[in-house]
Amino acid sequence: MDDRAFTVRSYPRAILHIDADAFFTSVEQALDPHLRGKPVVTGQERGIIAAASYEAKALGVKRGVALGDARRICPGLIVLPSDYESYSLYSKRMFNIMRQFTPCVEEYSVDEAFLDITGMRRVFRCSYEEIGRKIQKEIHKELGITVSVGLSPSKALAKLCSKFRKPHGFTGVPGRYIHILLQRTALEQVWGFGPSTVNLLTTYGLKTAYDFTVRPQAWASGLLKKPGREIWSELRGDSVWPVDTAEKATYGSIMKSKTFTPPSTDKEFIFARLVKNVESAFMKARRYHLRPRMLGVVLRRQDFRHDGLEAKLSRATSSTLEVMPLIRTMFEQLFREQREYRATMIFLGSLENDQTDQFDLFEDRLKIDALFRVTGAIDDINRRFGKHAVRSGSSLFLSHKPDSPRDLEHTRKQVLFPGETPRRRLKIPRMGIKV
DNA sequence: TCTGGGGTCCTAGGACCC
DNA sequence: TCTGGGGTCCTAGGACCC
Repeated sequence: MDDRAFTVRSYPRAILHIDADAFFTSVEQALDPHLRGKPVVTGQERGIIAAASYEAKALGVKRGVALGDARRICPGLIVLPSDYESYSLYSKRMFNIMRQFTPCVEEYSVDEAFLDITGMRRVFRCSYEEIGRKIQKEIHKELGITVSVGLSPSKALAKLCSKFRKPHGFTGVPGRYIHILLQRTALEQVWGFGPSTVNLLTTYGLKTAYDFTVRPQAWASGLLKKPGREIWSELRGDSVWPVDTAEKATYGSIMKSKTFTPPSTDKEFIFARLVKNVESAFMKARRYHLRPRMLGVVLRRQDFRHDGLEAKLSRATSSTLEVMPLIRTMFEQLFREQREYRATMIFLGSLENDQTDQFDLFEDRLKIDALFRVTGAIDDINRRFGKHAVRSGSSLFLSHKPDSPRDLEHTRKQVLFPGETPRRRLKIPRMGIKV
């Protein structure tokens, strides 16, 4: 048999990007008719605007603005707490509607998806544009929210298209008109070009996405490596980022942080906040059967700088109790009296799967098992009665003393953030098991 | 874009091994 | 003490995304 008989010619792809308009507030307005047509924002719990309805935006209320300021700008403003459960429910329903048209749906974020509808014209006996508009209509009819749709030969282009007309817009740009779209697209609007890349490209005299794509690919590749090479192709309509339908089943890292207002200098208050973050981070890890081998603790200062420490564990663990003495020690190293802090953060990295259970021969297996039973019981109670129904009393760990010197074998590094340089290297005792 | 709360991927360079 | 050449793995940190 001749293999060539099965060779498929590669067609340009037809990619849709579907982006919900002001998603959080649209869901609120869909759920409560009284809110429709009114300036609505969410984010009450944070003190800043997380999302604003188009009515609010029209009055000058933008994302990120402090609530107090927003109320001053717009006296009739309706402020709601974020209701993530409803949003993710609507999100699921939205994706399910899309899947009635094609199984090739990538849930890119809670309010965005990419669809590869290449070849679907025959199935629906209509143009790609009509398919996009049908999906848009169906979502509006079923959920009462509007979406903006972009259609083009690649993900990067489709994403530009969906932003082109908003809200409730449709923009399709076929191959022969790509250059017009690119000429109207500033560098910073390109998906994957952040501030530092835009800065760099500007020094070469580039202003628009078009300017970038008329350079040779080797130039883009040499300057920006793989991302630059790929963006260059995508923008020219040559799809190199496939629509990825795989469900996200795991995490590479888990992070929990919480800002408190006003900022505080109260040591035990701040530590209690940290403990709360640690508990929810580990709860999440356990839910996904993951165990970190690395911990990061960060205190965010009032001036928005951060102090952070990182610790590598001698063994991965999913037990909050087990890790708490180490957390306390790290906190002690970071905390400075009289310094004002505005947030704490815990980072779990080097996550391992629970199945790959490897206990050190010298570890006390029985104690570890006991810890897991305690932790499991706490999770059960929390599941039934709310997230922080049972918490480890942070005062329990106040009396922790560093382990003996022979345990001082793991060097620690400071967690660095962009723009900072190392100031000190620290040694942290490895965690001991104390029940 | 004056600052919320999550995440991911990529690369250079060092460690370590023949 | 200096010199070869090559490979792989891991990590830190940058940059980006919503």
